Amino acid sequence: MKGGHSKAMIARMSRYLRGLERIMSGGTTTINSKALGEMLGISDSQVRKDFAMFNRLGHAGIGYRCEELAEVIRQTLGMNQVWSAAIVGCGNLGQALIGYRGFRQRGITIEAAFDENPAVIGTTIHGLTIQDFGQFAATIQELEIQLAILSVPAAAAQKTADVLANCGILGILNFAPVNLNLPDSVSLSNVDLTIELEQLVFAVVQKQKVD
Amino acid sequence: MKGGHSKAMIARMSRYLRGLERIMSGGTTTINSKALGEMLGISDSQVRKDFAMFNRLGHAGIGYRCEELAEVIRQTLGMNQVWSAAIVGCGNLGQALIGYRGFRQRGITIEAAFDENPAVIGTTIHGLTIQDFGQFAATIQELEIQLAILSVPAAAAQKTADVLANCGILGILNFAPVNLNLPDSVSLSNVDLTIELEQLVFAVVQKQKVD
DNA sequence: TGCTGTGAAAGACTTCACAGCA
DNA sequence: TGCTGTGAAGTCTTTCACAGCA
Repeated sequence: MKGGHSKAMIARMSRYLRGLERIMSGGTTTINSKALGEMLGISDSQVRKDFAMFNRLGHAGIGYRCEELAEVIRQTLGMNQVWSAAIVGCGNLGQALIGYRGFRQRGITIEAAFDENPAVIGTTIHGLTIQDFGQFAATIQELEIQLAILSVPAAAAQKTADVLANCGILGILNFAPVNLNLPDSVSLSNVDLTIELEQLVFAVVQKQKVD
Repeated sequence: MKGGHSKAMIARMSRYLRGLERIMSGGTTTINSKALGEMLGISDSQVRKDFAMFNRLGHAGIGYRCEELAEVIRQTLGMNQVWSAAIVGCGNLGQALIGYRGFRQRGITIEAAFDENPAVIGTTIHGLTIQDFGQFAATIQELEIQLAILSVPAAAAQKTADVLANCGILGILNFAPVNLNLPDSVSLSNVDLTIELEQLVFAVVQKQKVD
């Protein structure tokens, strides 16, 4: 392996992996950079550059062997092992994420869910009983949970994230629309639905201006 | 106004806007590039470069007037008007998005929701009754809906998106983990929760390697 | 003096174009 | 011949550094 791993490149790796799994489920065993790129909206040279980090995995005249390629991508991403996550904040979005199938399909299991609101503590959603956030430290230690999915209101996000960090969580997927400050020991990935929607609105407005 | 509008820059504009609204609600009326940047995790020079597209809005020695700045950002993003959206696909995630407050706070209202599953059609979620997807064309025309939030299973996404495009939808926020092909007339923004979580896992694994 | 606006430099990312292998 | 791997070129983005204004 060689070369740098930019954020954009890692995002493409996820997409390659999903594309590969899809075509493999259809029985295909090899694919070339052009076909894989077209399927995902990525240029063929970009595909080859990305795979250059795997030493000479491709086969001139043939392309890449799907299973082999998928395996090294899984390894690169760290998806060749099982990960356990907890949902923190069980409002609308949190409850939906408990039942979200995409995570489990990728080897990430939601093992626990927490909230502070007595009205939802004790409720069972998709087979998981929501616990009092006060039990967070004990539960994640017992179940060896590494990741937290943070879907609390923006105002509570930093304070809650501080607790997660203190409890030894390794990574936080943050849905709150705020910039979290965390110690270096904790990784952070942000999803901001409003930003995505505003980007869409911007694109729509730009298109209208051209006409 | 001048300069290009990259995707990354537009995403930052959303963040500036939210930061500004937050500090204004605390009574602050002016802010400089350094303070705004620190609040959002963006460098001060980046902030100034981004605002360079607004002709000389800043005031040397003082900074930017918050309300004035927020207003031009809203205009740039197209958020100085109200937008109507429909949820298409009312599974877990779709139902959560119907109730998501962040959209409404930003002037984007969810006016209708659709599904194909007879078991959910007719159900009322957060005050909105889920309609048969067959009524999509009629409803969006009647309610003048411009945007669609697509949260159907991956296998159905392209086919559903084709219908949305044919009905004259201007933009689609796609949650399905597939690369959609759409006519140029339709704008597209993708949210892929699995990619975000995999990026987080990658970051965690990288951090462990260093230690 | 404090801060903006902005050229110039640096850096990151993508595409091009083609040598070379099976 | 068909396709990979990869330097080189091109493009896009960010940071630096400082002149100039209030």
